[in-house]
Amino acid sequence: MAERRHDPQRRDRIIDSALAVIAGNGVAGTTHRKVAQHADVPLGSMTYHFTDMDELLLEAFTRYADRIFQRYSERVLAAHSIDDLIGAVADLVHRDLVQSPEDLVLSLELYTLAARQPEFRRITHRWMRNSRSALERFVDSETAFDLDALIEGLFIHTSLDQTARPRADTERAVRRLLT
Amino acid sequence: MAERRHDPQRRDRIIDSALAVIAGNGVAGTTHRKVAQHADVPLGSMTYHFTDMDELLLEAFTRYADRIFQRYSERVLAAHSIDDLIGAVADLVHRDLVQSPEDLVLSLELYTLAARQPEFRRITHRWMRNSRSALERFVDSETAFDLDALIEGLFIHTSLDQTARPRADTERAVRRLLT
DNA sequence: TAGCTATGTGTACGATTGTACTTATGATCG
DNA sequence: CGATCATAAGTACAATCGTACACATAGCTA
Repeated sequence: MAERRHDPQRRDRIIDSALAVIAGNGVAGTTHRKVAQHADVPLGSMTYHFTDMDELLLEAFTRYADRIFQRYSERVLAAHSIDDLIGAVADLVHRDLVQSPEDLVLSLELYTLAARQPEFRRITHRWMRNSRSALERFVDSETAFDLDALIEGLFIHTSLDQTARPRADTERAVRRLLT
Repeated sequence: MAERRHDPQRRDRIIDSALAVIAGNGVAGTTHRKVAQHADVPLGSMTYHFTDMDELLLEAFTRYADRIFQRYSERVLAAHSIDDLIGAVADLVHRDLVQSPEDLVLSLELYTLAARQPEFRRITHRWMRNSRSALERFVDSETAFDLDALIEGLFIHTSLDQTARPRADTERAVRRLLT
């Protein structure tokens, strides 16, 4: 038998590896074996730390949503005026999101799961609620919903479209919505 | 051997069955056998009519995108004024899209594939281009991009959120964006 | 320190899958 | 009307998967 390792953060590493494998292969192409290999862990560890594939996916996407929201709220809460907010949104759409295509894949994979399974919808629920309440420091709750939706749509369409969308266009659109 | 059937539209039926199975089980849970069963067709027919699982998915989502765009453009092109357009968009978000949760699942599954595979991105490309050019009957192309993105975001967030979003809010948001 | 428990490791197994392949048959057209 | 070929049907097979399980060992606690 190979050398046994003391590895206290193994569970954490498996979760991060799961996100990496999902980003590369999609949920459909994610297997215990691929995640185990990426985490440099024997197959047996998978069933020890996670009873289910679903449990692994659930924890992975929970971590992902928290991570993305943190970046989101950092940008948004750093603003001190509506003009700042418009710039922050443009940063989100044109800098953060586009720079890492991984995030597009992972977000869409999560939405796809959420559309069919209530457990995952709880993750997106919390995510959306958090995002909106960050925006509500600047606008009323109805407008926060609209703005969050616009950011979502711009993110997806800008990422999928691939043709460089001018940042000024995004700023103009956000400004209009906030009027 | 069972009775042989003359079945000229079998290929078509398989494609529609694929969409039904995807809506119910996701792309990840879609197998040749499930699609064959739904289409009431022997397993052998799958590899005869489609060389690949990918070919089947590609044809299925191509059909789906065309179908959705047709409904979309019917709504949009029936409008004769900006006010009409605002109502048409509200219809899209609050009537068409929410009424069939299937469409949410299928759209997200398609986006998910498009995020990782260029073949599927060609489908979403064409879809978005078509949608925008319908909108360009009423607004300039930059605004068409924004509006299409807003519709997308509202569709996803309204569907996933589940809390009844007032139609008036959507109309107000669209009106702001078109100012 | 003794022993117990949490953690790590290797492997086996039944189920399911995509796909290929053989054979059969009916529609079509010269 | 007969031959040909596109289509239909059934089955086989290797690969891969999730999961279970038996066994080993290190760290903690009493």
